[in-house]
Amino acid sequence: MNASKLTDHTGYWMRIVSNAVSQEFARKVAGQDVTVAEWSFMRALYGSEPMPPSILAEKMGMTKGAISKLAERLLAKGLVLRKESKDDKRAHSLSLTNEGRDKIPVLAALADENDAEFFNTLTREELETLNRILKVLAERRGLNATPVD
Amino acid sequence: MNASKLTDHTGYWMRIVSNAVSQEFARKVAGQDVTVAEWSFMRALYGSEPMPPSILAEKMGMTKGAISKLAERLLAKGLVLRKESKDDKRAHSLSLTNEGRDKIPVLAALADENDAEFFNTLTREELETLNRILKVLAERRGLNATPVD
DNA sequence: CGAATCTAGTTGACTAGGAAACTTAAGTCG
DNA sequence: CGACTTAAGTTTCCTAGTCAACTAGATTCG
Repeated sequence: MNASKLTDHTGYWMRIVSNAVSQEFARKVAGQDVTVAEWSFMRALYGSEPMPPSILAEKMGMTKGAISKLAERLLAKGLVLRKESKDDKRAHSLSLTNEGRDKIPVLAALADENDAEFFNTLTREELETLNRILKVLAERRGLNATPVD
Repeated sequence: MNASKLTDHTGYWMRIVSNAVSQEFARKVAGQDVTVAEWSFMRALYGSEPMPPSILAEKMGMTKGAISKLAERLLAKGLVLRKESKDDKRAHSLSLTNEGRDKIPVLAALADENDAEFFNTLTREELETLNRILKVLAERRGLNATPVD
C-alpha cells in the first residue's frame, strides 16, 4: 500500500453520509416527538403481522437490549402494543397501535422530504441503483427481510 | 400515499446497512485498541496538513464537542499530536504522531477486509457507482472535503 | 482604548445503544 | 419426573456522542 494514499473505504464514506442523513432526519422528526430509531422501529412493524422483539432486532440490526428499551419508550408513548404469547410465557409480540399506524404517513412524508434533500442531486438511475444496492446488502445480512410487496 | 405501502426510504436503508458495516468494523479494530470513530478521525488527518478541530468536525460530520473528546482520547493513546497556534492562542492544530501514522496501514487493511466482506457481492461497476455516489453526497454536504489526490 | 460581540475549543448534563449478566420459561434426556 | 441446557427478554454497566452552557482569547467599533 502506498504510504500517502488510501483506497476507497466504502464503509467509511457510508458512515459519514449516513450519519449526516440521520442527523438531519432526527431534527425533522423531533417535532413529532419521535426519534430516528423509533421511526425505524415503527416502519419495520408497519404492514406486517405482530412480531417478537427478537425478529425486530434482526431486522433493524440492533441488539435485543436496545429493542427492549425502544419498545418500552414506544409503549409509553402509546404508539406500540405489546401482547403476551399464549403458548410461550416468555415471548410476546409487538405491533403498532392505531395511533402509531396513523403516525406513519406523517413520518414517511418527512422521510421522503429528507431523502429528497439529500439524494435529489442524483439522477433517477443513480438513485434506483443506490436503493437496489442497499436493499441487496441489507437482505444479504439478514437485515430487514421485509416482504417485498 | 397508499395505506399499506411505503416508498423506498434511502436514508432508512442506508442507516441500517451503515450500522451493520460499522458494527462489524468496530469488532475488527477493537483488537487494535481503536474505535471506529478514532479510525475515522485518523483517516481524515492522514496525508493532510495539521488541521484545527473545527475543520475535522466538519469533515467528519460530528460536533465540536465530540471531536474535542475524541482528540483527548487519541492524545492519551499517543496517536495524535496537538499543537498550539502561534497567532491565535485559542486555536490549535491536530496531526498524527509517527505512531499514529504507522497504525494507518494496519487499520486500512482491516477496513479493506471489512469492505470486502460486505460489498464483494456487488459487481465491480456497482461498487464504483456506490463509492462515487457516496463521495458526491459527502462533498455536497461539505463533509470530508478531502483533496482528491 | 474599552465595552460589546464573536469565535475556538472544552465541559457537563443527558440520551442512546452495546455487551454481558441475569431472570424466567421451555425443551431434553437420563 | 428432575437436573441440565437452551431461549426470550430485561436490566445493569459502560462508552460515545449531542446539545447547551461556559471559558478564554480575538475582533469590532464607538
